[in-house]
Amino acid sequence: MTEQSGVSTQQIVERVWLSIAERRLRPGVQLKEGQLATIFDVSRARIRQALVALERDGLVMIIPNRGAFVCQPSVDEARDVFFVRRAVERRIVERLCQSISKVNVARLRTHISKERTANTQNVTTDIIKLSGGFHLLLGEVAGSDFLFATMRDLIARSSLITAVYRNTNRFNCGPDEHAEIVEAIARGDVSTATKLMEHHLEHVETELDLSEIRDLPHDLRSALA
Amino acid sequence: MTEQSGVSTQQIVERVWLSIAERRLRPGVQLKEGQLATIFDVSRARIRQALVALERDGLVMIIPNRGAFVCQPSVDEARDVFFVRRAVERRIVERLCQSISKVNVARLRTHISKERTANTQNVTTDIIKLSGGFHLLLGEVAGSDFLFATMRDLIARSSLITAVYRNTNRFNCGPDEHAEIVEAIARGDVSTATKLMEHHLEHVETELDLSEIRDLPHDLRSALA
DNA sequence: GTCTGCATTATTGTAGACAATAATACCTAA
DNA sequence: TTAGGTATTATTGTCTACAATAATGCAGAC
Repeated sequence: MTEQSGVSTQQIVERVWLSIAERRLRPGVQLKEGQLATIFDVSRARIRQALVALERDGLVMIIPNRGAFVCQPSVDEARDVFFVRRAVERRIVERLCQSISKVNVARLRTHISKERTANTQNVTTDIIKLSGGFHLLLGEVAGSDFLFATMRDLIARSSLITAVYRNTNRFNCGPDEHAEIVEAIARGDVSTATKLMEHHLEHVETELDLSEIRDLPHDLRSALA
Repeated sequence: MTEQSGVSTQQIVERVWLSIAERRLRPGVQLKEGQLATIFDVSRARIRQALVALERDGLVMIIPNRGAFVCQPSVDEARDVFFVRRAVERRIVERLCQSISKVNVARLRTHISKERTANTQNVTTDIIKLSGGFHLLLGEVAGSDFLFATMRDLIARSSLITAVYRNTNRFNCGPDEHAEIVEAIARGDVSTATKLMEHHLEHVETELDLSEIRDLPHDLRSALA
């Protein structure tokens, strides 16, 4: 390493990811390699790696010979993300009800308490990270690395969707609903836990503005609206 | 392009993917960049891209400063892949029962006929591609690009798992079970269709040798066994 | 005879330079 | 004045060379 640059690929990914989730980077804007390389003071090669990783998470879209752009997920895609989440997370909850260790229950409860403090202190960055982190943790304690990776992918896409389509000021996915789910799991109450999870995800989805009208704009129309 | 090399990144991915699915590349073997660059007569840069893509599909594992290795999915991961598949594909079938166009039913039937001919002619390459392709097609006709991408990911991982853990000579995922599912969907028979799909996936999974004993070997132990 | 430390070799990681492509501005002609 | 074509600019794609790291082999000491 000739230069021993300060930021790793992972750090670049995190920074961009957060900027998108916080709506500082709007969908459709181009992420130019040279620009990013200057900002982060690294070579373009590393930026390219970061962009590929971001594409993998569904946050940016790479068009050959054109460049990388922040994704504008369509309404259909947004719906399908939640479609898959309902399918998967329901079964995760099911599995956890059947067998969860006390240690993991404690981990979930600890996480929720963190969510609560972040909410009361109103730290946007933490709220975003932790609310998604709860579902991520569910995947982590429920199974293998693959399940965790799957959840990671789904959460990343959900974050983008939330950033694009949310119409309220408050971030959804509050800690109270999470707490209910955890307690149902701790009791081993399968039917309640699964119902709560499905309702929770439906709740999150319905809070978004997924009216079909917003499906048209891809880059130009949104500017003209 | 100074050299205008003959093979694209995508082609490299396909070739490696097939080699893994056909068990010509065994789990654990290292895919050295220089070696592959020589074989495909392209620069290492392009090989790196291909390897990143293969990692994204869960077929190879990239260890920093070490290299890329063909994945040896653990038994737990294998189980979770089918866990997610059961969750997602059940709901896909559900959705298709509620609304599927005649055109798409025809596409599914056409695909199955292709599967049958490949099976009678016993062309291994085609059998592998088509049997996975059926599930892929289900994802395609059921929803958005995201759903298709999700299924693509799951099928790729399943292929590797099948390659690693199958103990019979025959490839599972036969066209007969597929046909039954399609006909149930065409009738709009939700309960039958979903049951068939769940049984089909369970069937595929149970045909594998997922006994816990094989969970230990990661590279060395398997050689000593 | 075996273990530890060092030198060598091989492989990956990174950067920088160059080529190709797409977008833009400008100029000319109708 | 506008349409079309051309030249320029900017951005991405690729390759090659070099640096850093990990693995390997070898030698020497205990």
